[in-house]
Amino acid sequence: MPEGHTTHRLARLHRAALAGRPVRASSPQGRFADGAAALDGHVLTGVEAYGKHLFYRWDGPVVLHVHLGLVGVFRTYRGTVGPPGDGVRLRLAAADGSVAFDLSGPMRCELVDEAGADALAALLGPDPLRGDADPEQARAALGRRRTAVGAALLDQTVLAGVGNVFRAESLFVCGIHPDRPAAEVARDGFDGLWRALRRMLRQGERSGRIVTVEPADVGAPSRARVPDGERVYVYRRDGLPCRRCEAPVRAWPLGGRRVFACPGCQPQ
DNA sequence: GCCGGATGGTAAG
DNA sequence: TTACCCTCCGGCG
Repeated sequence: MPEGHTTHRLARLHRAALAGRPVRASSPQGRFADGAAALDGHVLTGVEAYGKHLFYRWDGPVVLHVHLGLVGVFRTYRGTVGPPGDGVRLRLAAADGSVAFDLSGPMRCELVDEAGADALAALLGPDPLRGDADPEQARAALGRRRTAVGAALLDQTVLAGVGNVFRAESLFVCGIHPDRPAAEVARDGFDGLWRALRRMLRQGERSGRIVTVEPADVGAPSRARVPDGERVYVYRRDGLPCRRCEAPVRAWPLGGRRVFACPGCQPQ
């Protein structure tokens, strides 16, 4: 689930459901018992996403920092809210019991102060989903890299919020081979890449799913091993024919994770 | 039922 | 580079 579109969507949903009122916080699993106790009963004043990080601010100096990591997930319960499962690290719920958000498996769930939150944000490059993002900063960072563009896109200090799905999909729609030098792409392909990423991330934020294929390409072969309802061009489609040119999609390790590309649509 | 990978990141070697 | 953490789920018996 969790690339930048997920965190921004969660920030929006949690803000709308909980902000401005006292929140009940608990840690059924126990690993965040002290933090939950410190937050319980306080008024949530705002929720902000920055890349893959979430920051919850309260009527006090403390900030809740959440990073979902690979397997972290928030589950939403509305109406009748039952007791949380044993694995729930943190439940945030409305005091009247009408809505609850259960967090399990996060990489980080901790309380920090404002300076700590600033320090975390300072390590991040521009986030295409944020209004304050300066794409020129990302272009400059990309231009300084001596790695492949596919590796640079996963570096959160270059761009914040891009993960393995959006890396593969954005490079595909831009016709850029993942192995091309980052500096080269910063020079001649950056504008299109930034626009593609912003468009894809926005779509994911609004719908809660990753759908990157254009209607014209929908009829092509599917059966990709991606979550239900998601539809992509190359991510995890290695060995399957490209939706546009029928060439078999290839996969190889790049930047510590498998990258996917079409040899026909993304010439080296 | 068990195993392995997964939209991520860190820290040790 | 590799090991490891977190939880869930599909594939394989």
